[in-house]
Amino acid sequence: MTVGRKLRMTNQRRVILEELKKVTSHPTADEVYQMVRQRLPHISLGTVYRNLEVLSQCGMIQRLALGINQRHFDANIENHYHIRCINCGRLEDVPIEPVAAFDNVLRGMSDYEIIGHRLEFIGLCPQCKK
Amino acid sequence: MTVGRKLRMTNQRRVILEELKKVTSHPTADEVYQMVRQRLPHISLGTVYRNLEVLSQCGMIQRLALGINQRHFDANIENHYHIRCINCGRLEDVPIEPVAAFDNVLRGMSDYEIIGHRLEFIGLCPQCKK
DNA sequence: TTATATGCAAATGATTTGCGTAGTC
DNA sequence: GACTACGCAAATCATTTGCATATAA
Repeated sequence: MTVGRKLRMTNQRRVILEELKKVTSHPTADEVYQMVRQRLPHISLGTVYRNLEVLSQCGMIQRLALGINQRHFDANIENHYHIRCINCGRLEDVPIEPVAAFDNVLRGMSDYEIIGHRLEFIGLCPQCKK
Repeated sequence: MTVGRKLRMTNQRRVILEELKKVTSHPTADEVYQMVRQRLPHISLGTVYRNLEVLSQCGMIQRLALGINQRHFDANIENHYHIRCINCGRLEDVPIEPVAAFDNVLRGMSDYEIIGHRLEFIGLCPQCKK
């Protein structure tokens, strides 16, 4: 839907990119808005959203947590891995045993108390492969 | 905040749990609502949300995609792993090299076209450890 | 010049919450 | 009987979108 569009480097877009490059945290759209607003007090939140979208679509930044903002529930309380279709959002189990040893790799390297991990593959489901 | 509450097994709660156990898909709250509504036509969406919350808090089901419904953005477009604080939601990088070989494990085991994976550790950040 | 981008405000979609009543223990 | 849960509707929070105007190329 945004394919083949000619992008312009506006002041707002440049500043958003610059500010995002300054930090190693992973700000939310609203946090980016707060950062950018110090340099461009009249920028709107909508512009920030639109630019974050455009910039991640052309690969200049990445959007974490995928495009999905609906939560999914599972009666299977065993830890298990999932695969999500990047096109339709379908979420399925993956027949790979969770590797508990990962957690230990991180223990001792991090100040966090490690509780576990989630591994999610990203791909195209059979239907969306075309 | 929901600690020490006495839970009651209401009809609605039982049906929600039963329906969720019937499927191996990972329905959203609204999908659970549609499923349950066939047996309990007068149940409200709010009740479904409340019960999914309660059931996942006491470990009878799990909530995927964590409790976070805000997207995060990152100017670092290299694939890298993250750790999220389960208490405050903080999201940070993890100093572990991504293991591209994972993707190959799944190739050939799955009908999906594998594009990549995301690994997110879950833990308690230094501040929240207490 | 002209299509893309902006600012603003309203719309949307998911989830949460307040409140008065119903049902479980 | 006391306290948890329910149904309903309104509220909230993040995100998206319509529209008239501004601006990069």
